[in-house]
Amino acid sequence: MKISTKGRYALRLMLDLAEHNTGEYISLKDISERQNVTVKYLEQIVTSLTRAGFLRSQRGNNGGYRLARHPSEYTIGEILRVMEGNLEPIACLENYPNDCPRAEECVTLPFWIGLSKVINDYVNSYTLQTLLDSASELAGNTYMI
Amino acid sequence: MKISTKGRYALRLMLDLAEHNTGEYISLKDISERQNVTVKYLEQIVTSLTRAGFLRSQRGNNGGYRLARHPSEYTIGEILRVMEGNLEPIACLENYPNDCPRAEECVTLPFWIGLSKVINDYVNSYTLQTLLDSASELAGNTYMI
DNA sequence: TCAAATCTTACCTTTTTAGTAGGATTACCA
DNA sequence: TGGTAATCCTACTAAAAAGGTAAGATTTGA
Repeated sequence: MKISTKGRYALRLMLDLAEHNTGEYISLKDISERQNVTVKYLEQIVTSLTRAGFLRSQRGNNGGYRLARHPSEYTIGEILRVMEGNLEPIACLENYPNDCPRAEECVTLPFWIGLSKVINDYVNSYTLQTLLDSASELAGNTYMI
Repeated sequence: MKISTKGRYALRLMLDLAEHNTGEYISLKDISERQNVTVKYLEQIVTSLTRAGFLRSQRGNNGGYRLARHPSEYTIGEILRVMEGNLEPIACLENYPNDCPRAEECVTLPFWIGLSKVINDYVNSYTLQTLLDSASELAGNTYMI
């Protein structure tokens, strides 16, 4: 019942890009240094995010990545689902409703459906912007003397 | 982000024992036939549940297992946590608060703590009895003509 | 044309998952 | 008192997933 490192790092990468969301392309080298994750591993992660249409990339010298949309237009749920495939707590729910013959009589199925709902509702209720805002509150920068 | 088969089967095993909660000891052979899980695999599962004090066992001929408490006194959360170790969505939270030096400044930590809370609150809000009751409603036995 | 970046494909090691196998021990019961 | 049906205990194993690493091709700005 764990989110993989790819999911966690993807979230940090997206937040990093959101923090530096100037329209410029940010290199993986920069992100790697700030987030302490190797460029090679980040490459795997951005491949998924770019294919999902979440990032724009620029090859060549001074290339890099930037967000395709505004930070408020990404839910944390969709970012995690790109990396994890889905956030269903059991395999039965991955392509529900499916052909399981026990579904009608399955006592535990409604319970698992409910668990899936609280998880997905929660992660869908946060956006990159939400987390950025709570971050600046955390740092208290706004009110520092 | 998946509950293992051990967690899922443990829940079905506990529900099976709750349905046949007459005070008699129920053999794994019976449970195996009803739940379609091998006796050998069930043995592994009951070992954990017995050591956790959730089951009483009786060895020898006509032996088996029964619940140690009333079905209303088991939350689904505690059953799953025995089998899974814990239900934390990321490793950082397994022994939180811990020594992570980034905790203070970690933007994502409060988000993960919130996710852990909705998951654990949900699974703690159901008991074996709750599921049994919804099962009999599902079957509609009470009101059948 | 060089350097710095992305892109692509392949590979590898470790851990976890999902079991299976064999036999020892216990206790009811005829 | 001996057979049988159950739990108990220790080990093993195959497959899949997790968590990366490696090498090099391609692109592009300066």
